[in-house]
Amino acid sequence: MPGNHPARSRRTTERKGDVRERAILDTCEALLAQKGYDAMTVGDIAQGAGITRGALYFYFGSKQEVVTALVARTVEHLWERSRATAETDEPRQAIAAAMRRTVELWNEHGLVFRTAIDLSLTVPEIGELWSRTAGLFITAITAVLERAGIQAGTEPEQASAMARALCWMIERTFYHASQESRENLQKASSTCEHIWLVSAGLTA
Amino acid sequence: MPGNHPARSRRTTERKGDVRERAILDTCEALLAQKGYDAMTVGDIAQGAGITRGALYFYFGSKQEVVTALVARTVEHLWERSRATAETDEPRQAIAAAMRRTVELWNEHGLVFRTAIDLSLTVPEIGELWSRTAGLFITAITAVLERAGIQAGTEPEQASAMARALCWMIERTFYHASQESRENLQKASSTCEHIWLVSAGLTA
DNA sequence: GATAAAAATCGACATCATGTAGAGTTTGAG
DNA sequence: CTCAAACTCTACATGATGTCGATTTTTATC
Repeated sequence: MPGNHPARSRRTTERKGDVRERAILDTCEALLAQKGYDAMTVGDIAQGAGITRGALYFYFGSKQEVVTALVARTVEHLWERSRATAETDEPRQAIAAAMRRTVELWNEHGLVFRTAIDLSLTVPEIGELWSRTAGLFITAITAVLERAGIQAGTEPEQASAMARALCWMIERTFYHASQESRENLQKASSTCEHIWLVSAGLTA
Repeated sequence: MPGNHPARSRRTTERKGDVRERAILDTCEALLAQKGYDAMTVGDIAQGAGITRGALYFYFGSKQEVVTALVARTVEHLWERSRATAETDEPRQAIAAAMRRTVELWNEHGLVFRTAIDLSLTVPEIGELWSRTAGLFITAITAVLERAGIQAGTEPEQASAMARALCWMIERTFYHASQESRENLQKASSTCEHIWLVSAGLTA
């Protein structure tokens, strides 16, 4: 390992607590799938992570904070992926690519997305996180619509408002479909893509 | 009072309990607006209705049952209104009428609709209620699309699947807009109507 | 209007999850 | 080795839920 100065960051790190923290989040995700948010108790999470309730409160101040951290972790992953995506100029390709990416994301993280949506109202931090995420999508959809010739602007029949409605359509459709099966998610995606295309005036 | 046979139904009725039950539901609705579902406690509801917790449990088995009853009451009203609606043959008119009616419903009952949606996942009865309501909408939208010339069927680009996606678009868009203001709800409605029209191939 | 059954109400209790506090143990840098 | 920070635990306080049995009020009927 030549020239391997740990410098200042990247120390011996990986404190024991970091492992625990990850274990807590992982357990939380698993339990969310098994019993759902309400049924899942702080004791359950602690037990699953191999510690006691008291120890868990050292890491997180409440059940809500745990879930918020889980959502943050997942959503951050989504943001990175979004940034890394190459933009296409041709609207039809851009739409197809976006839908493909969205299906992947929901296949991987559907559970966390759904709980994020469910808790958006009651947990402000999660609401903020999800709202920001939706904002990214809306911006992206708006851009595609404009490039396809839809008039820019925020009036009801202009790009921005349409993008918002399309975003909610996709969110909700995926929310339901991802609860059922991958096939349904794929089909739902096709339907959404079709409506998006038609709305952009790109009828084949 | 000549010939006034109360017959069998329509008795002296209106038991005291019926009044209380309504008071409980009304209080619940008010509290839902004030503090939201989580913050609202069974004690709060009882107090608002002028009884003690113990008495409330004579009427409803749990907080969830109270809210379920509230949702049922509201949704039943919606169903009646739907049945009573005259059907139009001309798709454009049918769409405009449907959106107008939907705006009215959300203006009146937006709060209850939103809580119904929020609790659909955790309270199965409410989920069932809301899912049936969505079903009505989807059926209606499907009919309009088919009359407008969209191919019938459940494949991704056929009427049934499109109707489902459009229904979720409207639900989610109204969910958000109804939290903001009547103006926004009206604008959101215009946008949804436009996308619906375009999807039906009825571009002006 | 007296009366008995049904309807409605109450206060006390048991339970359970949450979050807090403080004491004790492990870990790692110097 | 030693001390401080990181970590963990048990015990406790709180607050909401839901249950129970006793008691009072309504209501239908004679």
